[in-house]
Amino acid sequence: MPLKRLFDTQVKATRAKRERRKEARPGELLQAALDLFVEKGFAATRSEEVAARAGVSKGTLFLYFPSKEELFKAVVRENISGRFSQWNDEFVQFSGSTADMLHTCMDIWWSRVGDTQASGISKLMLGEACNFPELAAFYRQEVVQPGHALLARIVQRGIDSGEFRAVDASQTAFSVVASMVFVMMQRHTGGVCVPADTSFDPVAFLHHQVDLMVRGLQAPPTEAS
Amino acid sequence: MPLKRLFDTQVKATRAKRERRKEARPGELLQAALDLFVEKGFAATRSEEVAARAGVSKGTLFLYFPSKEELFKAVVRENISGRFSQWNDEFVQFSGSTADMLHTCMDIWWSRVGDTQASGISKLMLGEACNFPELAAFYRQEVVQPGHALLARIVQRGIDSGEFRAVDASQTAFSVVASMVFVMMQRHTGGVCVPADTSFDPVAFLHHQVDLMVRGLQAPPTEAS
Amino acid sequence: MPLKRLFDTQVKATRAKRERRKEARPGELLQAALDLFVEKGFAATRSEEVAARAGVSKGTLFLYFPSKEELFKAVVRENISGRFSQWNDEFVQFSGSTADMLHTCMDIWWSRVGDTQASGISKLMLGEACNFPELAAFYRQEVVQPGHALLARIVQRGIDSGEFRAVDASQTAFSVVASMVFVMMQRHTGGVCVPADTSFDPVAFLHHQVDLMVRGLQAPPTEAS
Amino acid sequence: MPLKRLFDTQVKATRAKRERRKEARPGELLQAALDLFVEKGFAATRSEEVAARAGVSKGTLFLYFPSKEELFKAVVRENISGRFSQWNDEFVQFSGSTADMLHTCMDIWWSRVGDTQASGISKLMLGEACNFPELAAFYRQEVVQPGHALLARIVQRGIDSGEFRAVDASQTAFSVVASMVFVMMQRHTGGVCVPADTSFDPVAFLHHQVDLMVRGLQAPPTEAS
DNA sequence: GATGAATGAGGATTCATTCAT
DNA sequence: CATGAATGAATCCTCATTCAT
Repeated sequence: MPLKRLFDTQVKATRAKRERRKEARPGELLQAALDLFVEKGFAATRSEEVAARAGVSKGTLFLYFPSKEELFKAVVRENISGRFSQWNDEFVQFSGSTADMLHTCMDIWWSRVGDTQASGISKLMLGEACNFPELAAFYRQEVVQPGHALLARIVQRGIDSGEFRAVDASQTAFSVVASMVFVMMQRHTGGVCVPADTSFDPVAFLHHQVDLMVRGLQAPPTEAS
Repeated sequence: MPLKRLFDTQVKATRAKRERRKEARPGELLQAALDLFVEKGFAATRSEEVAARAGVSKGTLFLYFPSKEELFKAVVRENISGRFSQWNDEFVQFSGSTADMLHTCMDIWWSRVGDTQASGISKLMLGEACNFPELAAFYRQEVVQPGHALLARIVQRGIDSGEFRAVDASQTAFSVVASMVFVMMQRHTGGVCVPADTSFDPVAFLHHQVDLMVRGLQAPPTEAS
Repeated sequence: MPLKRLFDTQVKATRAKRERRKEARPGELLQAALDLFVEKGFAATRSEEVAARAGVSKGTLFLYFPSKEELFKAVVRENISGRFSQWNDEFVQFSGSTADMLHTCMDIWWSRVGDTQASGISKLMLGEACNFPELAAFYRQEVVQPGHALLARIVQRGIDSGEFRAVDASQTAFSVVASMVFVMMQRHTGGVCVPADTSFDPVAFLHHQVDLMVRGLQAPPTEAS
Repeated sequence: MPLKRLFDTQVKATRAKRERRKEARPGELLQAALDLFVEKGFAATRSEEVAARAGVSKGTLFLYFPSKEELFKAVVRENISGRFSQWNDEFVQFSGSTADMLHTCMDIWWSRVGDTQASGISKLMLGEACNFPELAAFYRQEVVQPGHALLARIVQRGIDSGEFRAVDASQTAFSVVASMVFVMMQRHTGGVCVPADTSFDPVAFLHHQVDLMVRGLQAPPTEAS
């Protein structure tokens, strides 16, 4: 094989590998950034660290994201995509009691969000909302709105079926959200939300909350019966 | 008027203006710091800004608070922890039902903390806890611990009086805290916690929450058995 | 006694006391400054500390000395005054051998300078000479010159009496000075001049030095004897 | 020339300039720091000045040295401690008399340290030791300890060979150090250690000192006994 | 004269961002 | 495209000095 061919081949191979990596780059960077932002917050995460964790150099990071702020936005956007439609479908088909549905809802949330880095993003979002208003708006629309709608729908189902009293479903949905927010905060602040000498089991808490809520919602025993 | 009196008065007058300012300084600085911390977060608030807003120079700030972290601690003490004992006292004397007590508790919290910049401090703390572990520990000890204890005590009172079922008082206290956290977050993130098209009335929410909780806690009717 | 008289008396008494103190002020400040400069060096000594140690307020210090630099100069000038003439006289009358004279010289230096804050001033002077050239010139003239002359005279006495070889008396005087400088440095630097695991006894060192020097200076045994 | 060779060469050429600069940086910075520390002292030298003199920006300095103190340590290592082992080796091989060895020692010290900015560092250290205890400890360990050990070894060699009386080698080593300290002080204080009207030749002084010392150390003639 | 509250220039250090290679 | 050396704006904190009282 002539030298030129060989060289060309090498170059191609090199380029091919590079391009494969190149396409993966943004994703690797976003993942690294996600990890670090969740772990240390926006301000405390250094650009260089993100690059290092993604296995590239500082300069490369800025090749893909024009600034740290844009990187942050990209991280949030990337990780906030709506898994709600899928989620919603699961609930549409649910056939048990609404009380069970709420417990199931918490379990699913915990396994898919709460116990995941995804909860870190939400916590981060809440922390930095003031500094990134457009991002906050985006989050509100993509996460908060559908989430709240889903929960309100569940509560409404309970009302419609006679399991629950006729309460304000939207207001009640916030009760569920509040529990989630509390758990996320607790998890991603090193436990500041709970006294140092008190243990906190998120799953137990979530079910305690649902239990309390369900009892509170259940229609009072009809006198006649 | 005897000469001595006159002399004394003059001395007092002479020192008065200065000292009045000196005594007012810490308060002015704390207020400025509170405003800015709540508005921009701890890390993003520059010491000099705090000084400027209090109408003094950079150096003066450090005359009263040895460091930015100590300033923050002082803000927390001034606005939150300092109020617990007084708060606690009010509840010790409370003579109504525990359900009423919880409603009152929310009202008081709302008027003294939630509807105040003090709630911004708590939100802030949650946002920056990871980056300032020492402050977090301080907050946990000075605010979270006594706050949680106070709420747990109220729940326990309900159990002891037979108003409530025998639940885990500590766990249940978190329900109340979660509501407060939710409200604080909503308030200090420009409303991200609630869908854009949905109105949110914090006071209504808090009472809705207490109402739900109280119903959920109330001992089931004993007659049937 | 009428009030006015009484008051006047008080005022006078107050004034008297004040004036007495006032006259003492510069001295007290200089003493405080001496202590601190010797202990911590020029840069590390804070003006306020000097004032505090002298029992006055920061402002008062600047009433007597226009700046920290001027204070330093005053301290050096104050503490460097020539005790050399007196010293010289003592030696003129000395009747023993020159070897003894050198040993005595060291003893006197040690008790009057080396073991005193006065040595701190010299050490300070050497450290800050570049930053205070005029002061250095003053020191050179008031301390170094007469000191060196005194020592050279002693060596010359030994030569003249035949105790010592005919060496360069001036050069040899530096040998003595070098020992003193070494001791001062060791004493006022926390011992940097000597390995950490080695003990250093200044007096023993000084006499060891003189002993070595004297032996080195002694005229070689005249062959004839 | 094969293509590969050519390509390699280009790559080398491409990186050459950058890397040459990068490799030169620490040296340039150390030189700048040495100059400035010697000229103005440690505390009075601003980091930015060092950078400026080395022709780089403030930030670059901290790219190579994590703090001003570490920079100082590096300067000491580069200019003093780093040279001891080499120095020591030279003496191990020395075959002449110990008297000659001491004279040689002074010559070497003078040419490598005394007549160099390295002596400025030592002088500096003595001036600032109190304020930077950590640096002082470092210097003591890295410079004073090995230096003193080296000198004591030389003296001991003379004793062992019968050239010198049986004196305390450690104590005697200080005699040599004292001479060096004196010379350094004289050199780096604008000459304060010597009267203004007296000339001072460091080399002559050093040899005068060694001469005196050697004579003082030489074993007394044994014939008489 | 004294006081001590207030000042603000100054200095070490960090880190997002740029750009020559 | 990728790199990583270089930059310099930004920020906390200190302390000599001033000046209203």
